[in-house]
Amino acid sequence: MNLRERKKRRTRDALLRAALELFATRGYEETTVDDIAAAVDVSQRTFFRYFAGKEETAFFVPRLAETLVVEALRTRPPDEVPLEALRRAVLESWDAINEAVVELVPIELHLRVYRVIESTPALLAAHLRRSAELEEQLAGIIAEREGLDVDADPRPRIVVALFGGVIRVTERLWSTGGDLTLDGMRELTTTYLDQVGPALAGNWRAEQSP
Amino acid sequence: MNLRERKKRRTRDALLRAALELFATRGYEETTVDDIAAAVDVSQRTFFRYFAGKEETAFFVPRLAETLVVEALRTRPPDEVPLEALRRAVLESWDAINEAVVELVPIELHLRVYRVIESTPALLAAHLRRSAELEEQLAGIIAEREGLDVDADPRPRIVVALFGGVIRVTERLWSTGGDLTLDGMRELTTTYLDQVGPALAGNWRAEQSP
DNA sequence: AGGCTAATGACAGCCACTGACAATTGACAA
DNA sequence: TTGTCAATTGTCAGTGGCTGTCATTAGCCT
Repeated sequence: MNLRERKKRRTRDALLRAALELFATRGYEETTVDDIAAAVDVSQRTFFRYFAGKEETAFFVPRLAETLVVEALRTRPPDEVPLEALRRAVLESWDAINEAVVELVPIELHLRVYRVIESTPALLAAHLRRSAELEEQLAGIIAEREGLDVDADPRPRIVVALFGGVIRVTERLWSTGGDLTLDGMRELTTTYLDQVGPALAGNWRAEQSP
Repeated sequence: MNLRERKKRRTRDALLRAALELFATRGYEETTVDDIAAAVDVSQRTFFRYFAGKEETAFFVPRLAETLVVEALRTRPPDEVPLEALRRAVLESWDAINEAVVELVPIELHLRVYRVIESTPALLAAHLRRSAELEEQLAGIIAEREGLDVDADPRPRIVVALFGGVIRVTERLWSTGGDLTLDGMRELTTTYLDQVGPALAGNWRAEQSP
């Protein structure tokens, strides 16, 4: 990698970190693109040559994570049942995610940004849309594993939708809760996934009384 | 309702219809607020006095629908099991929705706008965020019906998340498919909801072979 | 060293949206 | 009916995100 490319990567990383740092401290809406550019001492125009928009900086790390989850699902043993494959793919990709993220951004900063995403309407909306796209991908992989046509058989999209729903509920709880560790997330996720059966089961009240 | 109020409602309705008409024909991104204001012959500033933003016009009808669904769930007989209550609330509120919408906007226009929402990234994102908020409300109602604390017991949020996932998959299929009738939607929804059990069931492949 | 190409900055402009102030128009009492 | 008050609207100016254009700079390669 020659000087030119090294310089480019340095500028991009600097912009990324400056942006996330500002988002985490000052808030997303309160940070202007000019602020970010100024923090790295480049022109605003240059910022837009590295990122398609302010939003893209906020989702740089999540995008990485998604890639790894997709990859993890693709390499799951084909004998696993769909829900099981999804569960394990997610749970086991977190270590890889963690590793990849640290290269780019202090993990603690990412966590703070994650809370900003969940609490900023514009970012939450973008996050949900991205999740929907991820789910579409995952459904495709599941269908392939099972030898099905995604458009003919509704089950792949349904499981993934169910799974995604649980993940999102979990994410929100985790991001607003106190325990911001990886293991905390893992634990929450397994607990919640185990609730899918009971939640669908007919009468909750009947189960409560002995 | 005096002249002043009548005039206001007329302006708002005109803006709303003009906006939706433009979105449906020209596309959302391609229509500017100035276009909408010009179509009704008011200033751009006036548009923003009636709607918080361009987006709000696109979601005016969906907002109405959401209100009616929430209401429908609230009046469901308390002996129904959660998933059943949700299903019936949604299926049975469509008539009421249909009725309320026609007052405001030709139903055919609404359907065209709905497709624009699903196919415009910015609007899809907003739509998903609104859905998440709706789900939070529904979870609260379910918890109340069952005498539970939403934050202590995960099941209300889980069922609603599952349910919402299925609805969204259905919506997308419906909006891109050919049959844009109410009954088509109803039928698709019931079919898909009936797939939740099978989709969660362990081994799809085993079930396929006799 | 010098020409080539990619990266950057400076500038102008579009669009969504907001605050401020003045002009207009309906409401209501005298 | 008219005059006053309050609500509605238009105009203007400004901010922030984002894009196109063009000249300048800086690394690359022979």
